[in-house]
Amino acid sequence: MMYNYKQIEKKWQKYWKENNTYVVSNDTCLDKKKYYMLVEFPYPSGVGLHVGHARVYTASDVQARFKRSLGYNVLFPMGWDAFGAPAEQYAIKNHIHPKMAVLENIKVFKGQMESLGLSIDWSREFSTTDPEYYKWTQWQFLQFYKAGLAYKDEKEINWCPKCKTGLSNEDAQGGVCERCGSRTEKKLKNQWLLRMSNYADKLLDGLKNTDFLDKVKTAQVNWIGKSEGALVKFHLAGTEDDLEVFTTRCDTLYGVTFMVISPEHPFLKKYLDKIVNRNELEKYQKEAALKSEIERTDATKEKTGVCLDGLEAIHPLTGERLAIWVSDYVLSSYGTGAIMAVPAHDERDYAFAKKFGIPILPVIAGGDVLTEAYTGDGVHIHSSFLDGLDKEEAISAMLKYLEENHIGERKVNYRLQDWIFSRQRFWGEPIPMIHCDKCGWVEVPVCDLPVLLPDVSSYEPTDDGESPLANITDWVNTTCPKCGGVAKRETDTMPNWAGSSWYWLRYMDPKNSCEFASMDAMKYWGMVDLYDGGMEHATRHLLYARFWNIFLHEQGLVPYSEPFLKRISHGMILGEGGEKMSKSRGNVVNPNDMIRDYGADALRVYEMFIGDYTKDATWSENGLKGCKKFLNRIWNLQDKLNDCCEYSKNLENLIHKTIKKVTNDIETLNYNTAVSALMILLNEMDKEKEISRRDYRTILHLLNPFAPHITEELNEIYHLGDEFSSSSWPQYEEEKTVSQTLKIGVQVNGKLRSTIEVVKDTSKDELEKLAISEENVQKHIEGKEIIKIIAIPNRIVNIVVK
RNA sequence: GCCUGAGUGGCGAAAUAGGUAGACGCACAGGACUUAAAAUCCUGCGAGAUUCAAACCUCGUGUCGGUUCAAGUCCGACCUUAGGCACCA
Repeated sequence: MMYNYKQIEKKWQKYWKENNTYVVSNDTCLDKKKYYMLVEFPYPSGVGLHVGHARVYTASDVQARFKRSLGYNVLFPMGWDAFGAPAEQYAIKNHIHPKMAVLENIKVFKGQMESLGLSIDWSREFSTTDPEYYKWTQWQFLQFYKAGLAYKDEKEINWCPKCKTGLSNEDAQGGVCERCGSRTEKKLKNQWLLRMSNYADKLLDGLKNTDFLDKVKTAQVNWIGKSEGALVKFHLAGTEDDLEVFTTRCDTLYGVTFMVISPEHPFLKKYLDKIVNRNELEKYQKEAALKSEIERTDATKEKTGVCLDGLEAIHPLTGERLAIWVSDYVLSSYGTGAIMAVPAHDERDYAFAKKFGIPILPVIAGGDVLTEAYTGDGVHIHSSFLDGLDKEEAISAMLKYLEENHIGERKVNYRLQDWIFSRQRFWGEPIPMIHCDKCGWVEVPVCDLPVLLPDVSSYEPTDDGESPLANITDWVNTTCPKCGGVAKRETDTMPNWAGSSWYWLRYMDPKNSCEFASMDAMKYWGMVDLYDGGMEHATRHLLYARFWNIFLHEQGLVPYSEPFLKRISHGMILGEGGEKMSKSRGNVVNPNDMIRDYGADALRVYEMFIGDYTKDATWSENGLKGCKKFLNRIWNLQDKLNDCCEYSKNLENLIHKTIKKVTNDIETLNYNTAVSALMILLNEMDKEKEISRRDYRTILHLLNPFAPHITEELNEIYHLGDEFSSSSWPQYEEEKTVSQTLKIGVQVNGKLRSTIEVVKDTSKDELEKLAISEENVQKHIEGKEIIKIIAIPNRIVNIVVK
């Protein structure tokens, strides 16, 4: 008999909704421990969920159902991250307001999630585009501003010519727009920034208090890019200024033969009148500005540069005059935008010196400087007081000397930069600031929050690099909250990452209209226990969110510094051909179709069975069919049901084993082996003529987190016990997980020659006797000398012969 | 170039502490049921040699070496591959 999955799944989904089965309270009086299961909320695009999303939400749901069954008060919420370019583009294309586009898309997404049977507490749902939500995003921005961490600055930013907006460094990795793939340009623009670089060390230190996957931690550490070294001052001849450089190898100071500064270095403007070859310089600067980030950072391309005529630096130790070169291999965004060049021991400096015929002076013994830059670590030479010292000794001796003589100081440098927080888009949170000619930048008073987006019909990006909001004069023109004079609103909006930088806090107290979340609620739910998301967010969302939370904690606004205890990242689902699923490839599998043809339970079981959850997996509809078959067999097991309320003798041992295995596997996210353990148990039950009510109840319970509908249905039909959604997880007895008899292998010289069946804990001596008496073993030891016998009870026997 | 992982049948994958490699599933083949197909059930399924058939034997977890009674697992070198960082001073 086939089971009617369509009707059963609909029935239980309706039942859960009507009974608020998965609505959770912040009740601190409950005698339950809390568990916060968070999964990255989706961006509700026009295309709906695909089976990759379904895998992630199912895994989180399995975890939530499991933890609930273990007695935890589980927070498993869902919301929508709906600001940003895709919604805006979708709206422009379909000639509707982004607000409406978002509503439409959310409806589709939510419907899909509901048909998967997820145990989400929908009473806590919100979208980052809800004014009641972004009011608090704006409020939090003002806290950054008050703390001096939000500032407006003329900055060279990453500009996407296609999207017509500025991007953060994180969104323009490798000089490519994350959204559309265009090459980004450098553009000087007045931007809002958040001082994230001040938090570099805190972001590094905080990792110690988390249990993130190693590769996630490494990605963050690399992105922050801490390097320890020294700041060294080279006097600029004939001026009051010093040219400052950052170096990690101040021990090679005696090897410096020239200086290099970036084409954007401020001294070039300041001392332009001193520079004789001005025309040559300006030509070079123009060329550099036109180059894309990719071209500029291509390490394989030949070095270019201009030697300044009229400006020289003075070596702080030797007093020698050093030529200053301008070259785009020095980046204005890292360190001081200037370097001391040590061609003998740095590949790049070497290549540059070679090309322009600059002297190369070795200061570390051991390399052949004529053929290549020396990178080994011999002792120092030609270096005065450093001669004979090794790298570590020389660095500390030089640091001491620099500091004592005020030539330089220890300095830690970071790759991490301030967060470019302005976007020239319509569909984002307006930055709640007002500019008044008299008072300067003035905050929007809290009572006027949220600053709402205007309801207009045209919100397409402008060509001049200004936000679309700038054209809406009614909205822009306002009065200064301070002096009451005429003033203008900030027209830039926040990046998409703003709304996702605190959303997990809002779930704790989503209806609060006085605060973003009450301290009590935040204390109750604490840190997110398990946060599941994609690897693509390891350096962006995860860094922004941690920065935001650390800041709020410093302001006394949240109880914990780190927001997430454990971060895991799931793999993708690839199309049947092993390629990434995409609309253009036409290999996207829609979960709706799979649910229609096989049922939500089958889809869920298959998604969990497909392979290691943290790795990519290739979709196979045949695999899904196999899981459907498994559920059919679970359904048909009812025909074997007897009246007995204890475990069947033949199955008891395996049942205890399976409870243990499934429990541990869900805990450690090894969902695929948990499912296989259930398949093994089913196979054994199927071999029996009858199974007991307890046998059935237990396998159904273990399967419930994976296939909640069919299991609740069977449990109800046969009155096997309470609903699984309110039952405690089955217990196993350790001693009953061990078999009384077992088969162990017998090897001769490490090769398997036979197996013997013995009772558990058979002694060493007995094992040896049994092993030797095996016929095939005899054949292999006949006429040979037994050197020794290794017999390990319950494991193996190995006979070593010569 | 540097930093992480990962390489196991035709395929997706298993293998707590070194202890019977390939569990579980898919695909495939043979059989049962059926007028037939689908569904379902049963059997087989790493490669090779041998055999009527089987037992048995040899080889086998990316490559080469090592440690050990015993290596997918530990150690060393290398190859391939995925991801992160990268003219970062």
